[in-house]
Amino acid sequence: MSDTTPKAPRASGGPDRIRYAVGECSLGTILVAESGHGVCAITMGDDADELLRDLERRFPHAEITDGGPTLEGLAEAVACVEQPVRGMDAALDVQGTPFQRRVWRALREVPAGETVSYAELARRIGTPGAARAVAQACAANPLAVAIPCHRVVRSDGSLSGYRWGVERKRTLLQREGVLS
DNA sequence: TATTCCTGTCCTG
DNA sequence: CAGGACAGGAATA
Repeated sequence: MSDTTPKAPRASGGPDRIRYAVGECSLGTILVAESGHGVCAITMGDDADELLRDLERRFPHAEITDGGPTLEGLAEAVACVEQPVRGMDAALDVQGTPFQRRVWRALREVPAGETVSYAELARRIGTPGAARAVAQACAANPLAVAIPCHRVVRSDGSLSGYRWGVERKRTLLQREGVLS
């Protein structure tokens, strides 16, 4: 472990074995990965190959295999995409810096149908003025729908960006009744 | 309204 | 260890 991971942000102490499953949902292809302690990644994209490559990039030193109990998490994640009001019940294995965890924890407190600005979220976690840092933490969110980073918008109401595409962000918010 | 500066955290060389 | 990049925001003209 002496070598630095080429493109592995915050992978210290990462899980050794990861199982994943790929499925289709109304937003495109979805991938759910699970470690020994819970779901560790939910990503969305256009094709399975892209998602798998993203997963390997995120956990370079993990032994990644497909199939297994991940199928349950996959079904739940898909249901969560189709009806965001329901939320994830599965155990989550969240990895990140203390600051990122604070952001993501506060994000899970945001109910469906509501949005928060980056500034207000920063204020909630006790670091007012760190709106930009909050945005960066949201961008690093590995659990697409379980941690509702799509409910964070600008102070003026614009959608800003989304790691998996602004269009998906807009669609999710529309389903929650936030947008027309 | 458009421009400019400031901010906190993380990644890269 | 230092510099740069950002899914923002507030101040300024």
